[in-house]
Amino acid sequence: MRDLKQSRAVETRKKILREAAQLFALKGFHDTKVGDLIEAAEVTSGAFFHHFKGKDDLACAVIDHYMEERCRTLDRIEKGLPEPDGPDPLELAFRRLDAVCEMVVRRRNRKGGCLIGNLATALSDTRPEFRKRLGECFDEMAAEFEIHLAKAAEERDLDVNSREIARYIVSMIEGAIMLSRTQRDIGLVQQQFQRLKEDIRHSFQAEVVMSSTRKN
Amino acid sequence: MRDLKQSRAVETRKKILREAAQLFALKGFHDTKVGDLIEAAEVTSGAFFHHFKGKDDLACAVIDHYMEERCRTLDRIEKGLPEPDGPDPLELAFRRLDAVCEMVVRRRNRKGGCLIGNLATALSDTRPEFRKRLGECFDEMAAEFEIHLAKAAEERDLDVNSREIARYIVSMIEGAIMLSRTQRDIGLVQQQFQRLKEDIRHSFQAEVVMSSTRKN
DNA sequence: TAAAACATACCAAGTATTCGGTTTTATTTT
DNA sequence: AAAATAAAACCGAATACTTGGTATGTTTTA
Repeated sequence: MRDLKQSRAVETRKKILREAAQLFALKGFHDTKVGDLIEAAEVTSGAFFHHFKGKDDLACAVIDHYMEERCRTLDRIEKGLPEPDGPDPLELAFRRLDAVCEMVVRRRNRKGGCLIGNLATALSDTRPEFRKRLGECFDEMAAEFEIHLAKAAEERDLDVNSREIARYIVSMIEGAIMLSRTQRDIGLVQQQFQRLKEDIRHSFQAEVVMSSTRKN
Repeated sequence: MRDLKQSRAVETRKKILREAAQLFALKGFHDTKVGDLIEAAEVTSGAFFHHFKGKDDLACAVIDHYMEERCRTLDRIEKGLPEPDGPDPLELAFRRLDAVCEMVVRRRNRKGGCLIGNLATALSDTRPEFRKRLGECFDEMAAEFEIHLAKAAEERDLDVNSREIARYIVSMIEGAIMLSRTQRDIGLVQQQFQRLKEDIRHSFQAEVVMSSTRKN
């Protein structure tokens, strides 16, 4: 019962959070007006301000809610992905990246970019509280890769900076999303993620004979 | 005379453009109010609306002005950089990236991110006119690398997609700037640009014995 | 001396938020 | 079970403030 029918309050709150995430991802923080939200979530301003102190408070809640949801979504997508070839932890990192790719591609049907990325560009240099939290979000994202990368490095007894590479991946994700929006070409994300994987694979190879494709 | 003392109109217009670029880079489009601009540029609203039809018109002008200025700045910085080791065009691409890095680092003293990146995240999915123009901006940036990359590929008779790699670079630049803002760590940009160069160098190497650093 | 550049006062629309009251839901009492 | 009570959820008009833009008059420049 509790699962089938949520209490009214929870439903309303969640609906606001969902619509807010959508709008923030689409139009960013400052261009998303409370009125837009109220309309999109089909609630009254009274209901809105009953659940949230204001726009800032909402944004905080949206970030938390999004990061949880994101994790669940990625895990779910990952499960549907083909099993990795071997036991190499590097493949697990790539699997995660594939999942991110899939998530981004799916979302693009509804337009909009990365919620965290949008908020980060809009608030990083003017709102310290948000900057801090958003930095943690990026760290969380990076950590998902870092675990696997560190393991891969250890297995290979390689001296690579796993944390740095993990952040490199996150930067690439955010940058690729940004460009794919202006170019209206979601294929760009897939392309660049593929390239990224190759680059990282190389970083984890030591003393190996490489061969690139030659013409003719 | 024309160079030493600009006419009042040109001065005012330029000042508005400068301050607008600064504010857009710092707070983004929607959080930069016309009032803020008027104050920052020390002009009256009359003067402002005499030179620009409105905020949108200003944004267009800012983009144009910024792209020109950016080019000049990069060229200037590049000249101050150490000469490339050899005649390899790949080094010219890296030189450009170093210049971008230097520019980004210098700007960070004044806080703020990439003007184009900020506008892109804020406007790409809601304002088609801007999306188009900003896409061109990214293309311009990529083109600066593509020229050299294409030449490097040709010299090596390599079958690499120079345009794709050029965009890859731009994505990385934008992503790194985004992350460095939330982490308040400009070193992140330098780190990631270095890594990027290594990765690209590798893409342009064929059948070469690679050796990574091993522990012990 | 006309046109461009600027200043000042002003306004209408938009916006976040408040607040007094109403309805729904949960809990306790009878 | 029914009634009473308390608490949470919700409504929406009103409010106080912001914001982009205009209208009109004055100064500067070619």
